[in-house]
Amino acid sequence: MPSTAKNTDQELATRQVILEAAYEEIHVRGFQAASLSKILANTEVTKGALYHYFPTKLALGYAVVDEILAEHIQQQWVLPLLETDDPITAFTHIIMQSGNDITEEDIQCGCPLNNLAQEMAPIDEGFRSRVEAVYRSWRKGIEKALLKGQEKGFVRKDVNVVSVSTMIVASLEGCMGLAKNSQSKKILYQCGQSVVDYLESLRG
Amino acid sequence: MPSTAKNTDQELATRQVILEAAYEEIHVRGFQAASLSKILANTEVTKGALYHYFPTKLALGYAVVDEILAEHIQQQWVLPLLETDDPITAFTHIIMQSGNDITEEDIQCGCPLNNLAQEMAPIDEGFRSRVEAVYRSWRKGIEKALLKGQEKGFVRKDVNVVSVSTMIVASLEGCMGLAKNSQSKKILYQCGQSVVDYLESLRG
DNA sequence: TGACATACATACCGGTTGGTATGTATAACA
DNA sequence: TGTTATACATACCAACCGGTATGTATGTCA
Repeated sequence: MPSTAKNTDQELATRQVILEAAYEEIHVRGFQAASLSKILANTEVTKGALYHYFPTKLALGYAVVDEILAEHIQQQWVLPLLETDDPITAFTHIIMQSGNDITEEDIQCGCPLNNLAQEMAPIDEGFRSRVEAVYRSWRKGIEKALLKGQEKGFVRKDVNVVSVSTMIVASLEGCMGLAKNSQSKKILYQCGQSVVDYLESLRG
Repeated sequence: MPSTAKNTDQELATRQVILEAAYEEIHVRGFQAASLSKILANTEVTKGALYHYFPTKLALGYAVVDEILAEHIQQQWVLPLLETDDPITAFTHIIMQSGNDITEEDIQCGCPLNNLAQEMAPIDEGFRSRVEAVYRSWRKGIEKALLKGQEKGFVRKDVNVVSVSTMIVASLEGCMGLAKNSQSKKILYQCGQSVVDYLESLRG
């Protein structure tokens, strides 16, 4: 990306349009199958503009992870947890809220973070490390919330917060993955309920 | 596939060579990024032979699911469960055995079934339904084993075997997915231990 | 032995891809 | 006002893809 002291609103807006169109195309098709031509066809932007802001397709993909996915996970799954002393109740709320908000299309496309992890981790280290950073901050956020919950007496003291945080993220991603292939909200709810039950079993 | 009354060993062998090379390439690259030329380059087989046995790339992919993945899940994850009255102990053995057998390469490539589910479900119904069939038989196998376990008194009677079976598959796939992106056996074990703990919580 | 189907092998093709070379309109600045 | 950098736009390209057309060696059967 070229950077001058003054980036006007218009310039940043163009970059953002490209980024969000790329995010959506990657969400549906995956990174490798996402075609730059199709991304551009969904916008009013041309290839010249794209390569002005992003040197390669790979750089565009990295920016989607760093700027869109990281932000999304933080906003939806981490910050709400850190605002309370009772992480289990808060987590249950987040899960049920997400279940209400989610559309059939979202289910069909799955979790964009998990999609990129499964597709790109074995073949591109840049993607892998960026996705890993997002996962790590997600897990660290849960750990922090669980620890605070233990201090305040809302979570059992014998719970290993590190293992459990990993397990929670794994089962959420696993749920979304199964629901995606089933194209079924029912499976998502069924599985989400089991995660909620699991969380309840940690209550102190 | 052309079918005559007599398929010689050699003919079936050629088909099998193609199928297994395709499986491996798809395991690493994903289906869409798997190149037929590269698959063939890993064998002594030519494109003529490939298109003799499989009409399209898609048909080859379907055959990988139907003939390799379905068989693998059944052998490794279902049949051992059905040979015992105590599914929780059996499941724990399977998980720990899989953890021992798995190589770093396997971790990097992830679960081939989950890979195809996440990549292809949104864009090809043929893949989706075939993968779904494998998942369904997997879940049904666990359900059956849990029910038997309830009858014999090894599993709590209040356990909803349908929800729990889905949750087990989801967390196993989620574990593998996280470990794949971390490229870390440690994460796999950590997460697998949490699944084992979860299973223990169901004991009657 | 001749006719035919099978089981490949080789050469080639149109379409799509990521990427680039070149042109241009506009704003900043000296 | 002239110069220069930015922010695009357009046209084009080599590489690779899945798929096909054609050729051939071999085994089966009447």
